[in-house]
Amino acid sequence: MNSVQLGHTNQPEQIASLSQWIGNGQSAQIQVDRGFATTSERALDSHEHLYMCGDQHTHVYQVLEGVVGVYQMLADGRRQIVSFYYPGDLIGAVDQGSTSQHAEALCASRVRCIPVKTIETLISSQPGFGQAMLATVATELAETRDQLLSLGRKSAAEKLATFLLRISRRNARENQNDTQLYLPMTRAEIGDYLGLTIETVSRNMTRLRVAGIIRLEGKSRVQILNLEKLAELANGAS
Amino acid sequence: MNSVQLGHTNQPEQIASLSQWIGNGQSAQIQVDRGFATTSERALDSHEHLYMCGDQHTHVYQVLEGVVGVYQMLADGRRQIVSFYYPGDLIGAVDQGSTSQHAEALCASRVRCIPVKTIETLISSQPGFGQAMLATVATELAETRDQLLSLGRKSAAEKLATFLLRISRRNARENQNDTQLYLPMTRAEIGDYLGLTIETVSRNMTRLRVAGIIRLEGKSRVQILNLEKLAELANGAS
DNA sequence: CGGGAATTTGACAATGATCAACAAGTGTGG
DNA sequence: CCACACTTGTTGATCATTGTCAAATTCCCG
Repeated sequence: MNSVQLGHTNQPEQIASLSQWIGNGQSAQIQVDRGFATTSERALDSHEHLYMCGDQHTHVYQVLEGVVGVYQMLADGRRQIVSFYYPGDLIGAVDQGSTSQHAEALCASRVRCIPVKTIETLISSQPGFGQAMLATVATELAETRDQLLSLGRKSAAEKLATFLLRISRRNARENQNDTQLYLPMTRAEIGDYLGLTIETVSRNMTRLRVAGIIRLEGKSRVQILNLEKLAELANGAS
Repeated sequence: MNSVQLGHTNQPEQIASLSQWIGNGQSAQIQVDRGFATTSERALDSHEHLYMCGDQHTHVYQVLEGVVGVYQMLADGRRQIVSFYYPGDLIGAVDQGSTSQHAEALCASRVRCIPVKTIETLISSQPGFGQAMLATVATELAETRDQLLSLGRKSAAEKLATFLLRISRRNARENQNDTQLYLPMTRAEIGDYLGLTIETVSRNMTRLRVAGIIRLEGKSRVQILNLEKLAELANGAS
């Protein structure tokens, strides 16, 4: 099980994953040199911020429970969510100095806080750790590039299908049910992730439901009925 | 001078830059351990591919001359250019296994080819090299996230202004003229970068010209007449 | 069960895409 | 060096997708 590996669309990981060092969320300690560094844990209410734009980058966070969204804003309030982080994911692995993003819990969440100092120590003391970090960031970059393709060139329906498929694949990677999706974020947040309005997200959700591709179970649960068709849609098979 | 540093929008670099190891394009050698590894050079015609989707990731490339575009495609031909690489920039620093992108010279270009083997050696032998790589990738991720905001939430005019401003800032960073921009790529390529059509790019270019913000000098040169106004536009001051 | 927030649905408007024609560069061969 | 062909860019007219505004509905939680 690969708790910190983000969705890499094309190839399996080839380097030992970060979880080898920082664990997968069970322990409150990280192995550093031959000792351990203690990390703290923090609970976040729904919509509580983990950090804000301009904050000093003092910690790296590992999501233990819930979902955290990282976003950027324009002066007039328009918002772009850059990434959703699920349990196991590492937030802020590579930021330097002060951050230009905001990070907000999208539902009640828990994170482990790892001081950047500890990360730096690990990088210089554990030979493979830096490479694992590099691999993690590489994966994050690959995901972000995929998202660029979605935002720049896909229709609303395709964007939504791509989004659902991404969650599904993530579940598969984590050995969870890949047809039963948990979406604790609101429609507005999905919209801010896909560059759409609430209404467009809602309409296309309905369209997928009517087409028999998904079933909506409450507001934050989606069951995929036809994964194949969803994948076709996501990649532009009209 | 910081030849491999990509555009970081917010803070100055804090770690020694990669150019310390791989140079800034003058030398054909890279310092490895106490010796040197030879790198090869490759000339590319306009629109020649450096690599294609599915190719094994054998080299990292440093642009020496020209501009290289990295892009992804959908089955039906829609294209999203993920990044433009100018002289000094490093391409494919973090890809693993086989790439899911294409890289194409947008004008006659020259690149230096560094075997991944050499990169790996550098990472394990030179203490700071891995961190410099991490910083490079972090910068690239930050740029890609900015582009997400553009694609997801900005209007066509704002996207174009943001794009021009990015080139301008890059020039400033490289100690070049920040009001005299060289855009060797076609309108179609700018469109594929911004998620717009040729026509929309052209129309908004005209609009900027009519508003007295830029002057067009031929097809691949733009002079910025009002940098301040351009910056306002880029960030949504209607 | 009730109240408030989130979502869905509908009508209409606007931004950007598409289709089409034209203009301006660019390169080539006579 | 010029003429012609071809590619690239510009401009115009129309259309479609998605955004905006408004109302109704559903969901959730106490």
